[in-house]
Amino acid sequence: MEIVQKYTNNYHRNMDELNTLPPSIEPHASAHIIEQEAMAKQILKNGFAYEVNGSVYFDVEKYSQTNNYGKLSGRKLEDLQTNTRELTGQSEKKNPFDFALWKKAEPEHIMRWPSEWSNGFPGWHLECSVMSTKYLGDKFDIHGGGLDLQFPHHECEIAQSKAAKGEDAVKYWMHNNLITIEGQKMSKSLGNFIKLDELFSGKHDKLEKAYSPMVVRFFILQAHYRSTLDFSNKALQASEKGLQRLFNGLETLKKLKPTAKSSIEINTLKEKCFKALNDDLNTPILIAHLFDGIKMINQINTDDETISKEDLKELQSFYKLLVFDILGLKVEKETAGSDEKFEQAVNLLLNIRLEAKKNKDFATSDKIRDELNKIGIIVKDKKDGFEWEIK
RNA sequence: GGUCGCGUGGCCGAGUGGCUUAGGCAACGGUCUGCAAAACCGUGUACAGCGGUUCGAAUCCGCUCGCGACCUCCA
Repeated sequence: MEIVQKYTNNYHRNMDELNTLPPSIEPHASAHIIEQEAMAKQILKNGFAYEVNGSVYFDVEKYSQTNNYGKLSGRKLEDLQTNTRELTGQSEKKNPFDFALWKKAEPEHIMRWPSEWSNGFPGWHLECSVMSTKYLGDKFDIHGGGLDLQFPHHECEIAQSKAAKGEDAVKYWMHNNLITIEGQKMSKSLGNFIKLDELFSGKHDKLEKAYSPMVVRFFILQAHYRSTLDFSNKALQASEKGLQRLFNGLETLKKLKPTAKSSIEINTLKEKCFKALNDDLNTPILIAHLFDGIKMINQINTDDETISKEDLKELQSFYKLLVFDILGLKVEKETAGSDEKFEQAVNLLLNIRLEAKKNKDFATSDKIRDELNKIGIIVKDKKDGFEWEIK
């Protein structure tokens, strides 16, 4: 239990760092043994399962006579039949593709609960069917998961629900694809496995530097969820710069000065963005449109375009909605930046630099800028002053 | 071996019959700047290969090559 808790806590912290909304309920399979037993019983009663030696198996062949097993993953029963390998040792199952609803525990098995069939444990697939319908209702809209779970896990969930309750529990299945690294899949055996903590700290042989959680989030959003995403230092650094550009644009958006009329059209932009979201959550397209808008914002800033007061307000709330609320990005500022005294000190230095510049003492002004740069403070000259930010 | 999917410019990554210069990063030229940075303007490079369908294909079909996921009762 202690080990489980350790990894659970770690996972929660990582999700929080990535600015992922916490789930309302995080049920545990081991806390729903009774419900799982009940569902197995129901399936048995409906004639889609059979008991052998204290174990209960789902009868896929029987189920297939009236249902389409394999409809989610596009598999056919005949293919499964011919391609399932023979397992060593005797099998109690009628068919290799049958799966366990309740499994009798071997003596060495730690997890075990009493049931009318044996001391044992529920089959893997049952927990998801049971817990999802318990908390979301007999019919719910979206069931997510990684592509690797599509078969057999989700296929079996569908079969179980149908066999127990006569209808599908899930309306839409959404499967996200997997991440590859430098063209290869991430796996322990290849030694190219990177944990989130390592990514955030940069402490990994494969990493050239640390990548902040928001960079990672933005990186992932730049690919469609159904595509594989290739992970590399180059790609992450490109995302880092891109995100910076996006956030710089948002800073500019805050300070834009409206004029009487708009030379730009913001409704078209809005429509395009929502269209992308409605098209199977196409976040890369959405982000491309957002960048088009950023360009627009920068052009307004350099007086190449104009924006009215109403449009500006509209645009500001639109970007807030899209970037922060929908894409779930957030500005990661080092706490030092918000320290008032620190801020005053930097401003003081830069004012001295400004004076040096006026006196054409560029040696001094460059020195201040370069030294600040070294500490990680980026100075940007403006027409009538300066701006700075912490890298 | 079987099933399914993928292969897009230097990199990442959208697009699925004709006109998206997708977008980001990188590169090059320019504007601005004392010089930078940022920003803006402009430029190039592309659809794995071969064949087919079509007036027209990155997009449809076939084959070949390369890569991946699943097919392991591990949740």
